[in-house]
Amino acid sequence: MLEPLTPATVFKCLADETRARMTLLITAEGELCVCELTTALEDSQPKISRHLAQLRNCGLLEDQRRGQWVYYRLHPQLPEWAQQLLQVTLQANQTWLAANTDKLQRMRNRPERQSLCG
Amino acid sequence: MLEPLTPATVFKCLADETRARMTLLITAEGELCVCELTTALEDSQPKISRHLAQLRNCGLLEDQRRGQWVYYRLHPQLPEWAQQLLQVTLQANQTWLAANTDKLQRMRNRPERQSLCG
DNA sequence: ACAAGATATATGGATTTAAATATATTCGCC
DNA sequence: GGCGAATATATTTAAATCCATATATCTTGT
Repeated sequence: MLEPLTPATVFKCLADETRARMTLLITAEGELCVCELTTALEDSQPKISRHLAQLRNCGLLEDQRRGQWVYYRLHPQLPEWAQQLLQVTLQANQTWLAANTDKLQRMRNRPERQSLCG
Repeated sequence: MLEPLTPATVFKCLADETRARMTLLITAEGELCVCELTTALEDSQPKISRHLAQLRNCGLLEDQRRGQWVYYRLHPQLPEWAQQLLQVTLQANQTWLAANTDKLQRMRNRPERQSLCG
């Protein structure tokens, strides 16, 4: 989290189709690993990784390695207003995200995980 | 409004400090003319105009000429979620905008207007 | 009513700066 | 060694900025 999380910073982070889709997908799903995002967005792994790094550096996302997989979720210290912003955007744009959520659902060999309880 | 108002489009529009500040100021004030924005942001008139044009072309703002002045306000057909997004961001970032609202308040020879009733 | 000057805003074109993408390579864990 | 993920570098593409100029409106004087 290099610069403070001003409105302009947050908007810049989300001002790219790949990053906007990924962040909203993660907002919807709680957490996703890189391979799931790569599948859901049908994009190259390096491209997905680079955009994830940007979202992580901004302070929007947090990563966590579990075995071979790295999971991304919204940063726990993400300010309330930014969370609301994502929720509002997500709720109103489900159809825009539909193609991605579909691919995620249809994905084979999706890494398992126990439900998030803390 | 060339392309549809997707999340990525909206975020792109706001992904610049000048445009973010202007849009939030307008959200707060209802409407502002170019000279007021130029004063509030202490930026060159061409720069302000450029960014306003971009916000207008995206469909975020609408302009209206009244005499010598051109007033900008949120576009009346702006989707509900985008309005909420701006409101949430505005409420939580008043201090970030404070320098601009101050300069606006202290501005001399500010064009008069009757209150917005319809 | 008309020309001249002043103020407000928009745009054109050139330049600089930053961001996105692709390919290849490296790192980390099983 | 094999798979998932991150990074390096080079290249392309797009966006921001500056300065000059154009348009539109209002005002004043005749």
